[in-house]
Order: sequence, then structure tokens, then C-alpha cells
Amino acid sequence: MTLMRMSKLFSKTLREVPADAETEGHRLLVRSGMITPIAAGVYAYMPLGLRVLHSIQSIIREEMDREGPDGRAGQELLMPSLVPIEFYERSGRDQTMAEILFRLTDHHDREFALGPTHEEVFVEVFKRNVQSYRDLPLMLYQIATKFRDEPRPRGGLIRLRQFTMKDLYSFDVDEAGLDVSYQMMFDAYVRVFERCGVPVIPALADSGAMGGNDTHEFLYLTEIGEDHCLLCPKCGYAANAEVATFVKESAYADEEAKPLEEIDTPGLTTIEALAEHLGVPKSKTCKAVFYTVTYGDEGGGTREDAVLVAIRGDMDVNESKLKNALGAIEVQYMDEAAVTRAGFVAGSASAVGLEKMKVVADDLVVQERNLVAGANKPDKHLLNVNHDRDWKADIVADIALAADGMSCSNCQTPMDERRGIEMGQVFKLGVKYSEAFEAFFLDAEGQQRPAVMGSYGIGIERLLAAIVEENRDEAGIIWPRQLAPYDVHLVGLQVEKPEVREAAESLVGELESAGLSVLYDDREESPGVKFNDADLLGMPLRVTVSPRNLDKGSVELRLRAGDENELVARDAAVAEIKARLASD
RNA sequence: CGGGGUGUAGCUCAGUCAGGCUAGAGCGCACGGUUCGGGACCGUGAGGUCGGCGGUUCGAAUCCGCCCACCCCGACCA
Repeated sequence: MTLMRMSKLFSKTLREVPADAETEGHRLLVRSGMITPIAAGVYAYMPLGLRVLHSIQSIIREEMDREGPDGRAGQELLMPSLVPIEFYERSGRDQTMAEILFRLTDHHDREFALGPTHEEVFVEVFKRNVQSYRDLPLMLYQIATKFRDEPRPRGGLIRLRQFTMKDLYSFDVDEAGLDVSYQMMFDAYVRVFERCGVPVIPALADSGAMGGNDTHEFLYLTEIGEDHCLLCPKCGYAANAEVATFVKESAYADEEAKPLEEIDTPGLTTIEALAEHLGVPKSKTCKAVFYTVTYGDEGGGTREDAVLVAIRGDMDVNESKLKNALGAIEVQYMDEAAVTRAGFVAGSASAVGLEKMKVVADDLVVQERNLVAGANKPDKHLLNVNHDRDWKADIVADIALAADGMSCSNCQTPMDERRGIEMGQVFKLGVKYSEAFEAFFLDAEGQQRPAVMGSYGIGIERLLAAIVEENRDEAGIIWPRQLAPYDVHLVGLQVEKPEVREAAESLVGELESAGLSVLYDDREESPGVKFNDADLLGMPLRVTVSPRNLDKGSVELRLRAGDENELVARDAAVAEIKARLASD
């Protein structure tokens, strides 16, 4: 359809916004009638909104199908949403993703999940079709609906429970091949976001429940984002706060160890209060934080344990790093009540004298000398606590959270902390799934080897949300030309007058013949209503046909992104319109 | 899952604290008329299980209990 008459258009614009609209972009999408909320994290996509989603998908398909240097390219297919639970049991993700998995049971008590992601299904299908290295490399993808029972959907289209994802999976003979696939997808993603008019930065990320090694997220930087990342203004280092490293300079490593001393600290249960009372910087203290840790075991079950985490008092624990250091499925912060219940002294805890408890220490705190730490007795702390002498960590690792102003580990420049939304992520998975599913191929030497995999996702609705967030003003959406539902918004004023209607209809015909798509406002509404709707809906170019203009033998053009009206001769209208759109 | 909030017409909301006649407004919608370059105006009209169930009461949108949905903060999250 290259023409839509607004008198026939199913969705209508809203003068008032549903109260629960969240971000400005979300408000505009709802007000413009492009999307309609159905349930928490579930939306209906109306005709105009769907056209944009389709345009986004076309761009993504073009970039996925583009041939790489050695001729490899994505091939599109479609996997089911209904996936037998065994698939996820086999990869262990029925456990690691248990909370977000939508499960259902059929009439024969057979269990299924609504696919939250499809590594398992792709690797199974791969296995059935590939036996030889001659078939590799392969890149398979789909654009399909995913289901995730998010504990808390939010931000309009930012965190949905049902959404569309483009997910591509690469299969290579070895790591070197994976590197090629990964780089290809990385480059393709840069092009996709560029073409969609959304600025992103690739940032180092955590692979989390996906498994695997290298991974980058493509972050759209915005105040409404839920991810935190650290950016180095000098060398360009960019990383999600979950994995961001920074320079840790020890402050007291050179001090002579002094004798341990117990002091009274009545009522001092926070690092701030303690440091202030003693007149020392927070960095001179050692903070103890307790976590309940969940590990997966061989049988597919889980077991829990408690750990004490020691970190310098001026820093916070990075739970992702902690989880990775422990090889755990989950770590859960123990609040004061839980700590007390577990028999520890909240506010005066430390690893000193704590037997048979696993202790994880940040790699900085173990270097420092003569720190202040809890005495594990109410209202008592210890001075001059030293690692090795007074306590010993079972695991020493970088588990500190990077924060604004900390120094870049590449170039020592202070980094900026920013918020962002993850638009897409690329993972080097390695052989985790191919081994679990025995997806082997025979190499040139006749050796059986697991395919080396990568996986690459883009959230389509999230991208839509970012596009609107990025391309708007007070009046409405300003679609980038390549994504606009229609090229031209043709407004007929006083269309009940035959001369206006005839002029508008004939111009519509000419525009269609010229290959342009047209949203034609043929409603009998006042000019204000029509202009405001045109601004709200955001087509790149507005063309006004009215008695006033026709009297001058003209029509009027106005770029949505600009603020100038321009009269052009009716006879030259199509050529002028094409020129305006091309230069937009 | 913890904390907070909201649920009354298609939308935005008032009315609930202090129970009382046919439950209201604006916008939208329908019809008629006047208008026509930035969300016009006049008139007429349709539209409601007051989130649900139960209770208290002569009487419940209003008080009590349970439940549900949605939103916000946190936990959580590829």
C-alpha cells in the first residue's frame, strides 16, 4: 500500500496521553496511535507503527544478507516459539533462565517453553543438516517473537515480555573463523544502527546467562537507560559497568604493619560514620558484605552457600564480577536482617577470625596495610588489619564496581559514567551449545569437532523506541526518511470543496506514480487538527493543498524537521517534493 | 519478591476523607447548523457491571475483608 487515506486509517491520534506513558518517546508512540498497550510489557502494533517495524526489519535483513569477504552471509529462516523444555534442560538454561522462562504444558503433560532466545533450537537444526567442514561457515538468522517473563517490564517498549528479535547464530570450524563472523556482525550492527538514525557505542559487556567469552553491547546513550556504562573520553574505552575495569591505586601498601588493636565504636555501623569518627578516609577501611550464592550442580539442581566479600571501604561490590569470580548462577545481597539471622554482626563484620566461611576479596584490599575493619562483635572494630596476617581470602579477584571519575585502565584518564539502553549484543559463544547438543562436524582430517558458535541479537521494538526517543520534538515524531510510515503527508484543507479534493487526489496519483508513498489527510477537519496530527505523526514532508494555495496555482511544502513553509507551483510539485525528500 | 500508588464513560480526571435522591466534567463519538491556515463554535444525543467477589448498613463509587489488574521505586534482567 503506497496510499493511506486518513479517513480510513484504523488508528487515531489521541489528544490526551494515557496516564501510564513513561518516556517522551513512549508517549508519542501511544499518542500517535502507532502502538497500543495490552498488558504489562505487551503491546499491539497499529498500522503506522507496524510499517516502521517492517522498515526496521528490512534494513536489518539487508545487513544480515550482505556478503562478507569470503562470501559468507546470513540466511534467514524461522524457528518455532513453542520449544520443548528438553532443549533448555540440555543447555542448563531451564535453571539459569528459570525466572524469565514462560512455561506451558500440553494435553499430554508435555512441557514447553515459549522461546526466550534460540541458541538451543538453532544448534539442533544445525546438527541435523551439517556434518562436514565443507558446509561451514554458516550464519543463520530469524526475525521472530521472543517471550521473557521479565520480573518487571518497564519503559514502554524498552523492556517487554513479548518482543521481536533478530537473532543470528554463526557456526565456524574454529576460533579464527568465529573471529571473522563476529567482526562481520559487529560491522553489520554498526551499519544497522547508523541507518536507523540511532547513535550507539559498542561497549564491553558481561556474557551472563548466555555463556561464552567476548561480547559487546551496542548502547544507545540516554538518561532513561537502565544500563550503566563507563566511557573513556581519551582512548575510547567503553564498557558496561558490570565488567568495566579501572585503575586501582593502592594507598597504604607501603606502610609497616602495625599491631592489631580493638577499639570501641558504639553505634557506628556504616563506613561513613566509622571513617568520620576515626578521622580517616573511607579508603582506609575494609568493608564486609555478605552474599547468598547459588551454584548449579551437575544434576541440574542448585545449591546455596553464603560468602563474605571484602572490599575497600570507598568502593562498591560489582555483583556481576563477583558472580563470575565464584562461577555462580546467582548472588544475592544479604540485608542487615539476613546477616543477623545468619549469625553475623551486621555493621561490625569482617573476615578476621571468621572460620569456615568462604571469603572473596577484591584484589586491591588485600594489598593495603593497617585498615579498619569490623571486629565481629557489636560496637567494636579493629585497627591495623592486614591480609595474610589477620585474615585470608579464599578467592582474590577484581570485584569492584567502576564509577564515574575512576581512571581508565588503558590510559589512566578519568572515565565518565553514563546510562544507556542495550540495542543489541554480539557474543562469542564458543562450543558451549555445540558440545551440549553434540553438534559436531568432520574436519579435513576426518576428526570430529564441535562447531564454534557466535550469537547476535537486536531488539526490534527497543530499536523503534530509541528511534523515536532520538528523533522528536515537542510536537511529535520526526521520522528519518528511510523509516517513516509514509514519505509524504498530504494535507487537504477544506477537502469538501470539489476543487481542493480534485487537486489533492490528482497530486496523490502523481506522487504514487513517482514511487512515493502518501498519507493523505482527506478528513473534514479544521486546519489546526490536521497540522497538529501531521506534526505528531511525523512524516518527513508535509504537502498542503488548500483553496488559498490553489488560487496561486501552488501547493505548500514543509519539511517536518524544519520550520519553513514553501510555496511551489502545482505543476512542479512532484519534482520539488522528490528534491526535498532527497535532500532531507 | 519487598515498598509505594492507582483503578469511576473510548481518553484525561473530579466525586471516596465525612455513606443518602436519576454518578459528574472536559476531550472524543453521533446528528443538525455555523465555521475553516495551528487541536473552532452553537444545539441535541448516545455512552457507566464506579476493577472483581464477599461483608457491614434502611441505603455503598464512598466503610471493612479478600482477590485481580496497571504504574512507580528497589530486587531482578541476554
